[in-house]
Amino acid sequence: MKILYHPAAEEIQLGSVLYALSDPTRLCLVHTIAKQGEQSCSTFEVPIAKSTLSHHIRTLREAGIVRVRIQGTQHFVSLRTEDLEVRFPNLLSTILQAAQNHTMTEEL
Amino acid sequence: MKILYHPAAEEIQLGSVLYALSDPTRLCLVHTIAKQGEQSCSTFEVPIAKSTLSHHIRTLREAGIVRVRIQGTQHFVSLRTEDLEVRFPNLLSTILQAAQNHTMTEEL
DNA sequence: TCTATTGTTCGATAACAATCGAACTAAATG
DNA sequence: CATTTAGTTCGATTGTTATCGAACAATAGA
Repeated sequence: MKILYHPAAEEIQLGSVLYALSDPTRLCLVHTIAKQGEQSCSTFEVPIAKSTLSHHIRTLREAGIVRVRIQGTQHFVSLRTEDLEVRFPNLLSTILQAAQNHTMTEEL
Repeated sequence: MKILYHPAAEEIQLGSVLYALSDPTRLCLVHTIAKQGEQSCSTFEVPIAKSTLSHHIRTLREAGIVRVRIQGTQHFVSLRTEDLEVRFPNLLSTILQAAQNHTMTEEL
């Protein structure tokens, strides 16, 4: 079984987090997870190839934004809310609030 | 005299803001302006060519993060704190707080 | 008017990123 | 064991970006 790399909470870099969330597709994924909780990759409703989705999930994981848990053939993705809160207080919630009010109501 | 494009407050895009701030050089510039207030481009102490600095300032300006005011031969750069606060409450301060505690004390 | 000063723009380069489809891997299930 | 399901990885393509130096533009000052 594959072991997936996750940065430790204290290794999470601000630049990587901001970069990961600057992509509309990834922000949409994060927004969806924030609303609906942990879910497997196959349940995301985004109009992209599965290899591209895999790439985006990986970017989010390596940035420290999501945790990926393997169960059978499925990969369950959840937000690292507490880790991010400790490292960068209010950052995630503030960005999600901003996304809620603007980005998500217009595009994607 | 050149007229510089600035997006209106309500046109500022979250993705563009996050992207602009994900670059370490640009985050450093914004952090400096936040600490020291408006200043001209020539006062930034960053180890890059002036054409590169010009490019970064432009990226920040077009993202809606800074306002550039021309006075003589100098370009004075300031944060669009209020505009950003209205559009994305707490976003800038939260990111700057995160940068203060981590990024800026380690690198650059 | 000549010369600094300040910054932009241009052209080139090198690195990186988003995207896709095809091939692959691993687990569950018939 | 064969098949389906769920994702990853690879190779290719296309586009973007960070960087530099050189040339340019505009203003201020001698």
